[in-house]
Order: sequence, then C-alpha cells, then structure tokens
Amino acid sequence: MNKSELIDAIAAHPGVTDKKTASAVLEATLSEIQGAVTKGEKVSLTGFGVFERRARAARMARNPRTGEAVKVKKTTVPAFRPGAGFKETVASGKAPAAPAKKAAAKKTATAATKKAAAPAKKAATKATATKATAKKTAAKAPAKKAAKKTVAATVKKTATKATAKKTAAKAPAKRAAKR
Amino acid sequence: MNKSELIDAIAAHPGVTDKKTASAVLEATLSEIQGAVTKGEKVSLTGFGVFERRARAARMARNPRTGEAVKVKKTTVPAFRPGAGFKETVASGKAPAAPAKKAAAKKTATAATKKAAAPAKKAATKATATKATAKKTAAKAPAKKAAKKTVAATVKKTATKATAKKTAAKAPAKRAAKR
DNA sequence: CGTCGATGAGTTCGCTCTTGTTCATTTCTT
DNA sequence: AAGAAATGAACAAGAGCGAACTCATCGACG
Repeated sequence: MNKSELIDAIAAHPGVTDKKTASAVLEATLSEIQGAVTKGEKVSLTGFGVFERRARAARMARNPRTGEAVKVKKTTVPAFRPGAGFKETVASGKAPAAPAKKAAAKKTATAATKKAAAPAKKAATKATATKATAKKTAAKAPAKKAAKKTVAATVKKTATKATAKKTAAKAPAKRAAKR
Repeated sequence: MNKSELIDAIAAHPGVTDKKTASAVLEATLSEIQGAVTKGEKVSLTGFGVFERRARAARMARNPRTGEAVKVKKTTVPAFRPGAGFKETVASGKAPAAPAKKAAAKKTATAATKKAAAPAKKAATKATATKATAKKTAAKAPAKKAAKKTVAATVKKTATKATAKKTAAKAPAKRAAKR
C-alpha cells in the first residue's frame, strides 16, 4: 500500500469526505512527527504507539562487496514502539479496533496470571537486594535511565562479571520523575 | 507530545484550519495503518518510512520479578522502518523536511564514502567482473543464501548448542531474507 | 469539566534480531 | 518522463524485545 492508496482509504472513512484534505492533514502529520522526533521529543499516540529518537552507538560493519570492516560512527535514528492495542490487533489478525468491554476478558486473564506469580514476590525482593549489594552499579539516581543506560549496562555487566569496581548506591531507581 | 498536542500542531499547518477535521483524519489514518499491517500489507510512506508486519519466532523470556524462565510462543508484531529522509533529518537534527537540492549535499557525502571504498576493488575484482559480464545472473561468489528457513535454522542452532556447544562453531547459519 | 478505567513505562536478562556498508536494480513519486 | 527512494545481499556484533507486574497518567465519556 503506497501513500496514495492510503489517502484513498482514509478518505473512505466517515467524516472525511474530502480527499485533498486528507492528503494535507497526512502530510502535516508526518511533518509534525518528524519535527518532534528530531527535537528529541516523544510522540505518543495512545493505543497505536510511540515515535521516539534513539541513540545508536558506534559500531563495526563491513563492506558487502569486499567484506572488509569499516567503522561506523554513532548516530541517532527515529524509532517506533507499537502500543498495546496495535500489537494485539496484529497478533490476532483481527479487525483494526473495536474499543469495547472486551477488556474484561483480558483483565481476567491478567488476574489469573497474577496469582501464579504472586508467591514469587518474596524471592524477587531478595534478589534485588542481593544484586544491589553485590554489584555496586553506578548510581544513576536522579537522571532518568534514558541517558546512556544501555551502553553503560553492557559494559557494566561485563565488568561486574570480572570484578566489582565502582561503589555507588543503587538508588531505588523508581519512576520518580521521568515521564 | 501526546495525541491532543499533535492535533494542535497539525491544525497549525496551512490548509488545515479545522481542528476537528484533523482529529478525524488522524484517527482514520491510524486505523487504516493498523488494518493494513494486520492484513500483512506494507504501508509505504515515501520519505517517512514503512509500516509492516513482522514475524517473531518463539523464544524463552523471563519474569523480571522472579527471574524464572517462561515460554513465549511465536507471534507477529507491527514494525516501522524509517525512510531515508526521516533518518537523515533525525541524525542531523535539522528541520523537518525541505525536499530540494539538498540531495546534492547528500550525494557529495556518498561520493566521499565511495572514495574510501574504491581501493578495495581489488578484493572485489572477481565479483565486479562477474557482474559486468552477467549482472542479471547475479553470481554470488561466496556462500549462497538458503531459502526462507529462518525458523528452522533457529531451531537447529539451539539444538546444536544444547548438544555440542563448542563444535557448532561452523554451522552455516544462513539467514533468510524476508524483508 | 471531572472521574473511572485503560494504557505506558520501568525492571532483568537471555537470545534473536536489527543495523550498517555498497552498488545495482526496481518501484513509486512528482 | 525523470529521478529519488527503496530493496537486496553477506556478515558481525551490538542492540532491543519480551514476559509479569505496578502505578502514575492519559484519555474517553457523561
């Protein structure tokens, strides 16, 4: 499905009788998303997904023809994370979206799962505590994990395996102020 | 930026004076995309990106709390691949989009990269020659690509690892091209 | 305009998958 | 019709997904 076909489909929706308007709005939307993401802002479309900017560390790649290795410097790329509704729809292969009380069914399922996991909580707590003591991870307290968490984490993991170096209190890292 | 803010931004664009219309079109768009992707159809928005359905093989995951392993059966999820324009914009951190002769700039950059690769020709000589003679044939010198055995390959790999980990080193893990 | 309810984020860790290169071919856009 | 953008292929390694669960928050509805 190319852009023009999408326009047609959109125009077919009730409330959208004008095709050129649909086109204009679509363009504007894409434009806005690009702008927002470029500025590092997340664009959240509840039930659909989130567009965000993501940092990509430098890496080694290779020339497909020669096979020789080439350096690739770090960069930032746009990314999209599908929302719950979208994922569910695609997975089930069902119709687009019928916001209804079907939620009830889902809820039941979740609840059931909960029960099973519940007893494990105790163990979980302990594990967390142990980890904190043993690992001594760098404290990222206030700062959101957003930063270079990924990279740091990787390095840290390796390092930890060998030895525990830095001593930094692992702040309860909660979702204090992040969103 | 949440959905309502996006609507506002869109409404600010010329040609889109009606905010409620913007809302309607946006909803319709998301709806359409979901539907198309659900049906396994790709939605190509040139310069922006492509929405597509992607198969996800079964895997082993773990409960973040307890750490216990849980089986996850295969599923299909929506995915988004940023287009050239979008990526470039985000990477440069510049304005949204000004489809113009900027292409020239890009071209220059590409050319520069080319130079670096040029010397490597020797290694690729054979491949190049082949191409020149019978490009259509596309003689792929090295290993050949297997059919679409992604899943099969994956399973096999796992099995091998379980039985003889070290020995598996040479498994010709071929990856299917499905994009 | 306010409340109820659904939704997203954050967490851990293994394992799959994506990313990135070049260059030619191909499709779609303008 | 002209040209820009997308696709594909081989390969390696880093990157991110995903499950279960909780809560703050967004959003839909009256």
